[in-house]
Amino acid sequence: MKLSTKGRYGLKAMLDLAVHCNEGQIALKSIAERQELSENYLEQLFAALKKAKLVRSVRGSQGGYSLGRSPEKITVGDILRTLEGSMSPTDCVSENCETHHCSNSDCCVTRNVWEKIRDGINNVIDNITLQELVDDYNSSNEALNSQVEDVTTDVLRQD
Amino acid sequence: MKLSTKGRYGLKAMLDLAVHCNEGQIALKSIAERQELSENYLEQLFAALKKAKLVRSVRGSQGGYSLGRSPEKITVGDILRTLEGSMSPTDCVSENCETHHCSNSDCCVTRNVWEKIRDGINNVIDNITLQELVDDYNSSNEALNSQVEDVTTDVLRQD
DNA sequence: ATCAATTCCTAGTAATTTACTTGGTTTTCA
DNA sequence: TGAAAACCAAGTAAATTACTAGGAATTGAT
Repeated sequence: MKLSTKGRYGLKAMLDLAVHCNEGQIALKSIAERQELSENYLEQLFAALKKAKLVRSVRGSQGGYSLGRSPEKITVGDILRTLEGSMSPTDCVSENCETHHCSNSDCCVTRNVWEKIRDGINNVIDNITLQELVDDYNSSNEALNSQVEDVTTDVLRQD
Repeated sequence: MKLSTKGRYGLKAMLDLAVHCNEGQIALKSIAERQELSENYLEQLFAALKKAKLVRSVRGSQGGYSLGRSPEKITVGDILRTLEGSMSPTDCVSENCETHHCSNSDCCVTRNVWEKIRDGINNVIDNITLQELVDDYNSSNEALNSQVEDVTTDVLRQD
């Protein structure tokens, strides 16, 4: 039960976009370079993200992508569901699947388990916003920078 | 992010075994028939379950499988992890993977998300025992039977 | 002693999915 | 006018999935 690269790359790319798109739009190429991902492959992911209105695009030179709405209003669940399809562990408890009732009891019992797993996953991914990830990024970057400063200070201190 | 048939069939089969193995061992063939699964395929799953000591086997005629320990001591997590491997959404937060630290902040931020999803899943599957599923099965079967009785009574009442 | 039922074991395989790449076309700013 | 970008469709190698096939070893029943 693994996420595919769509979900993994997609979340990384969306975080990168959220961190960098304060001023205007940014080109896929720069996301691809920073995140070391294939630009062509990202195109496909962004086509889906655009369709889901999670990103907006501007064509032509100096064009690029920006977030479709403010990062507080985009959840990890929005992104993963767009790229991976339903995050349910089985098709029979997917959102799009009309609740079909099965005749034998074993089925219902295990179905119940799949529903609980589904709810467990959704409860996590629908309650983390892109804004929170941006905040995490910024604070961990701060920590990293002050570490670098420390080291620099140490080095300077040596002479 | 879907379970494979290994996990799905495996849990169904283990529930079937738990429900039926009160007296002695039961043959894979009967599980396969009741659950409408390929016997040969189930063999492969049971090889793994046996290795994990979740089932015991008796060879030869009249042989079959029984639970490796009491159903209160077998969790859904035990079964799924045996058949599916780690239930983590990415390899980088799997149990077997030594916590490798990545240099760039984006990685750590998304890694954090994967960890939360992993914990959400584990929290569900490690807290459901096979015994609970057996209980669910029995009570839903009771309900089903009393429904059948009701219908029978209704039919009888009509003359 | 034999036979049927069972577990156990290895290998093969068709279909599907994944993770891309290739090679364009269209749009727009400088 | 040209470069940089989004947009689009199709192809593809590798891996994975969900089995099947075919047997060997073991054991209880007759």
